[in-house]
Amino acid sequence: MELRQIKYFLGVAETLNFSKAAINLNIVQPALSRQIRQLEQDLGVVLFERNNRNVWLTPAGMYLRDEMIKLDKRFKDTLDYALSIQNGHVGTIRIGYPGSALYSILPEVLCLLQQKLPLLDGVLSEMAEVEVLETLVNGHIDVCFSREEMYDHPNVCQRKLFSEQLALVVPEKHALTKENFKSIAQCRSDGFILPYLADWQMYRQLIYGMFNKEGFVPRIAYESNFGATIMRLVEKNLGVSILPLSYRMGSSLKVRFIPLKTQTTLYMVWRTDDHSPIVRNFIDLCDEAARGLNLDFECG
Amino acid sequence: MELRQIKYFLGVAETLNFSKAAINLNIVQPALSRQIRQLEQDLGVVLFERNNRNVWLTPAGMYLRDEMIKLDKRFKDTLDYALSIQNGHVGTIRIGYPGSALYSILPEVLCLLQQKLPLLDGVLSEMAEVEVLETLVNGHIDVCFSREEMYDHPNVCQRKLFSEQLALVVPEKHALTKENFKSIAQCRSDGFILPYLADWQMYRQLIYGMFNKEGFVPRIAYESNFGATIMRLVEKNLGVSILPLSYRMGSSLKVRFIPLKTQTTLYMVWRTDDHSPIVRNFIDLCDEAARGLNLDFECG
DNA sequence: TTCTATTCATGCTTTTTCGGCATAAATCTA
DNA sequence: TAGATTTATGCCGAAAAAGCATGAATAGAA
Repeated sequence: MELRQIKYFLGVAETLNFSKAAINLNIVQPALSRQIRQLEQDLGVVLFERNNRNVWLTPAGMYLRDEMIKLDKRFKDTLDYALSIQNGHVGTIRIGYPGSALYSILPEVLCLLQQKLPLLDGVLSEMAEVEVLETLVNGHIDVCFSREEMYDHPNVCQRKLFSEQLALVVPEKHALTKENFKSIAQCRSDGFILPYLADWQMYRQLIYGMFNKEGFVPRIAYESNFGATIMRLVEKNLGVSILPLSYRMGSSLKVRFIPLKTQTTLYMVWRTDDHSPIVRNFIDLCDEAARGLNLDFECG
Repeated sequence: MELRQIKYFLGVAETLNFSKAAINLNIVQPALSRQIRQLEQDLGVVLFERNNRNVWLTPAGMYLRDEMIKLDKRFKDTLDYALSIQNGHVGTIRIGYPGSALYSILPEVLCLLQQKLPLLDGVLSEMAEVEVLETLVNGHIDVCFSREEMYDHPNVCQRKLFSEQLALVVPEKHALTKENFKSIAQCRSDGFILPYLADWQMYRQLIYGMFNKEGFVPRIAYESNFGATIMRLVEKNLGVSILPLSYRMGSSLKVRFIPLKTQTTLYMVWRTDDHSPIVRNFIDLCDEAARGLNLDFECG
C-alpha cells in the first residue's frame, strides 16, 4: 500500500467514475482500475461496489474516504511544520542582554519577532555586560546584545547593530543644562555613578577615555550595573552618570539627559559554531529592527 | 513521497545507522541511502545530519519521527476499523420482535451481542406479531423475530431458532392445576384472553387448532397483543389465556402456568436481498444464542 | 603511525512495478 | 439492434527500486 494508491482512491471516491478520475489523476483508466484493485487486496477491504456501468462506495469505503481526507490534511500540516522547524520559524531562542538594550533595540526586536516569527519563543535574560560573553560561550543563551567589540574572539561572531550618543545624566535641579554644557569637566566636582566595568571592557575605555581627554579622574560615588538604579540615585542627588541616550525613553524620573559627542555601539553576538537557522533568522530580524530604529530621541 | 520511504525513515531514525536499518528493512544499504535522500529532496527537509561515520536526527527530523509514529498508529487503527465495518462488526442493526421473544431469546442475544460485537449497536422495536413482516419488508428494521412460517415469501428468508411449549395461563385461585389438568376443554366455561390474530397467521391456526381438537369454540373475553397486559387481566380473574411458556420467566403476577403439549416455534427473519455482513453476523449470533438457550423453565 | 573495520555514498546492472495502448465485456440509450 | 459509455484484462515499454561492487572517510586498534 502506498500514498499514491490512497490518492487514487480519493480521486475515484470523489467522482465515482474510474474514467473521469483517471483523467483528473493524469493516468489512464486501466492503470487506475489496477491500482484500486491492488489497494483493495492489500487492505483486505472492498472499497467500491462496481459493475460494468456504475461505481459506488461501500460503507467501509465511505469511512476510509472520510478518515483519509482527515489524515491527509494532518499529514500535510505535519510536513509544513517540519519545514518551519528546518527554516528556523519554530522553536526557542534564548536572548541575553545588558540593561542598556532595554530601551532601544530590544522592544523593536520583540515586536518584529511576534509579527514575523510568531512560532518562535524568545526567552529573555537580562544580565550585566560583563556576564554576557561567558553566558553565551557556555551555551546558556543563544544570542546576546553587547556593547563590547570581540571581533578577535575565536568562538563568537559579532555584527554591529546601531550606534547612539552617550549622555550625561544629572538631577533635574542640577546647574548644568543642555544650553550651558560645554564639557564633562564641568562635573569635576560631582560624584559619578557608573556601572561596574572590568579592565578589559571596551566600554570602560570609552567612558574613561572621555575623562582622560578632559584631564580629570572622576570620583566614583556608587557602582551599579542597572540603569534604573543609577537613574534613581541621580534623581536623589547622589551623583551624576553617563548612560546611552536611549535610557531617556524609559525614564519618568526627575533627571536631565545632556547629549554628548561620544557614540556607543550595540552589537549582536552569537556562537561561531551555532548554525541553527533560528539564530540566523533572529540575527536578520535584529538587523531589520536596527535599520528601522528611530534614534531621534530629541523629538521623542 | 511514498509510505515506503516513511517506513524507511522510521527505520533509520530508530537505529541511526543506515547499514543496520537496511538489514532490518530487508533491503541493501545503498538502496536505503538513496530512498532517504529522495525523501529529503521531496520534503525539502533535511532529516539526518550525517558524515561518513555517524548519523543523527535534525530537529525537524526528530519532530517528523515523533509525528509519523503517531500518524502511523492512527493510520493502522483506521484500516482496522474499516475492516471491522466490512466484516459487519461495526454499525447498527434494527431488530423487530413480538413481545413473546422478550423472555426467551432476546436477552440472550443482546448479551452475546455485547460480548462478541461490542461495536454493533442494536436498536430494538417491540411490535405486534402482525406488524413484524411488513415493517421488515418496508426496510424499517433489518431483522425480526416471528412465530410465523413464511418460507414461501419471496422477499424474506427465515431460520428456525427454537421451539417451546405453549401454556395455559390461569389465575392463582383458579380450580385448574397442573395436577388435575387433562384438557383445555376444562376451560370451556372460562373467557379467553388472546392476542389479536389475523386469519392468515399460522399462530392463530395453532391456537385455534387446539380448541377444534377439543371440540369447542372459546369465548373471547378480551384481545391484547401484549403479554404483560394479558397476564394482568388473567390475574384479575377476567379470563384465562394461552401463551408461550417462557412468559413465566418475566412474571411475578399471581397467575399459574400449566404446560401444554403443543409447541410453538420462534423464527428469525431477514430480507432476502439484504447481504449486509451485519445481518449475517447477527443471524449467526441468534443461532448461537438459541443453541445455548435453557428452556427448562420448570426448574427456573 | 599504520592498518583494519565500519559506515555512508556512488556507479552500474538486474528486477520489479507502473503506466499506456488495444481491446474485451457489459450495459444503457436511441 | 447499433452505438456510446464504462470497467476489466493482456501485453509491452518505461520508470523506479533494489542489488552488487566499490570508493571514500574515519574511528579505533596494533
